[in-house]
Amino acid sequence: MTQQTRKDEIIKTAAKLFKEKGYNAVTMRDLATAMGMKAASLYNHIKSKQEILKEIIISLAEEFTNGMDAIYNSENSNIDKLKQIVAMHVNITACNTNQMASLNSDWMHLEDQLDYYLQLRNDYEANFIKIINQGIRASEIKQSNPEVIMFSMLSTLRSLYLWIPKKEDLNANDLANSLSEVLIHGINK
Amino acid sequence: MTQQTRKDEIIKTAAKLFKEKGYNAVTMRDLATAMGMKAASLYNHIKSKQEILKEIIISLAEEFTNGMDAIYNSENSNIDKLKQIVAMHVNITACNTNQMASLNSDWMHLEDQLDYYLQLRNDYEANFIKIINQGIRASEIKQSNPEVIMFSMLSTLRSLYLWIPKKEDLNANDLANSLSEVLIHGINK
DNA sequence: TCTCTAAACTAACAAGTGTTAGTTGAATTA
DNA sequence: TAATTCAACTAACACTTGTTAGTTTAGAGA
Repeated sequence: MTQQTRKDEIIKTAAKLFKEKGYNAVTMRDLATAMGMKAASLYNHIKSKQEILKEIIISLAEEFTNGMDAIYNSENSNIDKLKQIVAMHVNITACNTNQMASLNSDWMHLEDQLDYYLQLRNDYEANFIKIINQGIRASEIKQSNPEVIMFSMLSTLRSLYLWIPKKEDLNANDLANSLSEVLIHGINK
Repeated sequence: MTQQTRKDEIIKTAAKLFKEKGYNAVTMRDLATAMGMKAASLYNHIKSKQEILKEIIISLAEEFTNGMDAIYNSENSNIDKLKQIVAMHVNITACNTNQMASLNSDWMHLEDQLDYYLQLRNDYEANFIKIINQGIRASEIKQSNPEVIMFSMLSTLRSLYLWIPKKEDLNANDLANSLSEVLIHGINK
């Protein structure tokens, strides 16, 4: 139990450093200093640097996968499903800004788990685009390139981690709502 | 002249490698192998690894700054200015996909030029948001949070480098148009 | 009190890092 | 032809990297 807590602290601290400089630019000595210990002591709690990255990225990716599955299989309109996806990204990102930076920028440094991660991401995007296609077929969504729509939404949602920390005044609900408004209804009068 | 060409080849090759693995994960020996030479030989053409990164990022950043200044000072409606910004991002990104990856992911590894880069980026965003605010005041753009609008557009535009290489069939004009449509008019019917 | 264990430490290693010095052969210029 | 320059090379450097081995210290449970 204490073990778990200490390990979690290390991972959390690592995520913060990874966000600032990227996985490869952060050394185990950097991480140790930030934890107030020596580099070798880290290995009482973690197996390797690589394991830290894996813990950060895979658990988050699985959270997104589970959320997407729930939304995909729900009974809402397709536009509402898209709104739920926006809300999910805002919520997960608000609670895990540092980890989201690794998910977005350092996934390519996964080794053993790289294929698994890519599979989760592909499945996620496949579900996303299916929702868009269903929305177009049901005339909820304009007849335009579904990939452009997904790309545009997903780019914005994946960049949230850069932006949420600067806007702590805005609460998650308000942000999700105005984001949905802009992404779905556009900006022009 | 030959010197210039060879140096440019190195920078171009470096950009490709940086895109795949990030600045810190690419060694001078990796770059040399990709160029078909030994690491030490690179230094006949470039001053340092850091110089390569600087050449890639700063020239691109200045291109965006110049483009933005021209658009900002033009006589079009604010909505049209936004469309021109979209087109500029598509065009610059289409010609520089690899370099754009460094601009987006490795700017924090700039050393001497970091402050200059950040200044260019801040100025760019300041002009962007001024256009949005003018558009709102002129009733061309919906009354909603200008920062949310900019964030959403800019996130999409900054991610283009990830997506354009996968869609070589789509020409730059068509892409700019459908992107403008989605970003400005939204996706719902 | 004695034992065990968690969690820190010091010291070190082998591999890899960016970079420099000095050299060589081919091409270009005088 | 002789001199110079270009652009590659080999060899090596000082330093940093992730990681391991073995040791120490403090607290918990018997």
